[in-house]
Amino acid sequence: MLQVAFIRENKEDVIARLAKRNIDATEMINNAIVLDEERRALQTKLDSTKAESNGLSKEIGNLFKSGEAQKANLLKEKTTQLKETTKALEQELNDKADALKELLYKIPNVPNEIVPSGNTDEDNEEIYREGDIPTLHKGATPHWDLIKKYDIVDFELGNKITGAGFPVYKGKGARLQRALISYFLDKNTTAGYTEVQVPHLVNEASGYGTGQLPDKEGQMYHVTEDNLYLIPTAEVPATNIFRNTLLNESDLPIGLTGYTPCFRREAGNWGAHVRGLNRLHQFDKVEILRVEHPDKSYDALNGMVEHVKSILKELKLPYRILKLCGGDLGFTSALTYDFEVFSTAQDRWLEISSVSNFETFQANRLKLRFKNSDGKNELCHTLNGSSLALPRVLAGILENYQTENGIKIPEVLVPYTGFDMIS
RNA sequence: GGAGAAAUGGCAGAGUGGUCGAAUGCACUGGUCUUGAAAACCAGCGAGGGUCACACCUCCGGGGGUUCGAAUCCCUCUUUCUCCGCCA
Repeated sequence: MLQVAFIRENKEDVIARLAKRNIDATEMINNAIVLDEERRALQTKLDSTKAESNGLSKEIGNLFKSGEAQKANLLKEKTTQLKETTKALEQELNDKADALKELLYKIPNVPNEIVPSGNTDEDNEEIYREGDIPTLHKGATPHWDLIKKYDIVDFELGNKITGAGFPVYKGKGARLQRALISYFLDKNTTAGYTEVQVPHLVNEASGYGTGQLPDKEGQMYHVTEDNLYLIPTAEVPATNIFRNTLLNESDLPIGLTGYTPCFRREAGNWGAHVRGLNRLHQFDKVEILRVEHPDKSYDALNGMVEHVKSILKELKLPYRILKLCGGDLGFTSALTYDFEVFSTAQDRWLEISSVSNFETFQANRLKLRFKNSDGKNELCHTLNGSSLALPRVLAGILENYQTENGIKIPEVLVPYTGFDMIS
């Protein structure tokens, strides 16, 4: 959520930068400013009314104390009128504040200056590419055939137990999955991230805190009985660790990493290109998250990008990095880099990581602040990224490491799997 | 699930109808001292709104009520702790 004061002071700039998302925010921004002005006017009016009755109450107290009960009773009558005025103003003020908040919830984050304009993922800007695309042997196949051939992931079973998009990993498939999780967590903790295990269900306040609610309500599984949501990413519980928190400047930066399953309804997203492990309702992901001083968040973002690069380099997977264009940028993000691994047998790129700086957008909703050197409370910047999303890494490994004799295991993973070949 | 207790500033913890935005300690900031640091001492120090700045308003878990006046009394919800029951 953007801060009203920021909108008020940077109106033209905010509109101009939101235009990169291909939205004309002029009306929303103007409305927000007007609502805020009206809200403040009401507040002032209410304040002075209350000041008046506070003064009277004090006077009444003094009169009673000095035994002038009659005078006091006279003043009491005066307060009745004020009470009514107060009540009416309070109601008006609440309505106004709610309307403003509702509007602010609808305004996405302001893209960073360097975000390219564009409409769809086709307009994203490739900024980096690394790794050789392997020449596959004759008869090489996409991963959905490979998992069947080697019996390591079973969609039929998942169908039986739950439904489409909930696969069962078996044998070496399950072991490889676990190896990847351990390897990622080890890489992240070595890089200074503190490992956390967080709840897989979150309450409504947490959903609002990171921006999944009210915007992306339909994307999460909702347990209505208890009004809890299954997490679509560890970002939600992990970031909400810091909801309503005031940090010391010396506490920054904070880096966390955590593994969780992720649940996504993907309503309306089911169609082409979702074969095999490409898109699931439940998948595993290791996440990294940072809380940063505003001056350092973009350095931190670059650091996260370098970190993810180092993992992919070790896995020896061909990948590229995209800077997302305005049209493809997530609601809460100011700048996002997507990592895509090349799925050789499918001849297409698969997104495996998304690294974003949210600046103060989440922190404002979360009330995540730090006491700066002037003693003032200032909003932190939050960032997060995947390191990495499991199924597509798995798909990438299966397809790129396939040989006629089976699937080779990337060298760095062998200590974790205990085997170097799936055959 | 049953019985009881509790929820106060960044943290800990006093405060039971007006003079309480709230004692005290820790943390934090500035200063004295020191070559420097630590310790000690002195001073400052909750948050949000509002204002050019003051004034002023709000906030003692959430919501509602009583009262001229509520951290304090009442109702309700939530959470935590203790004891009992159940249980991975």
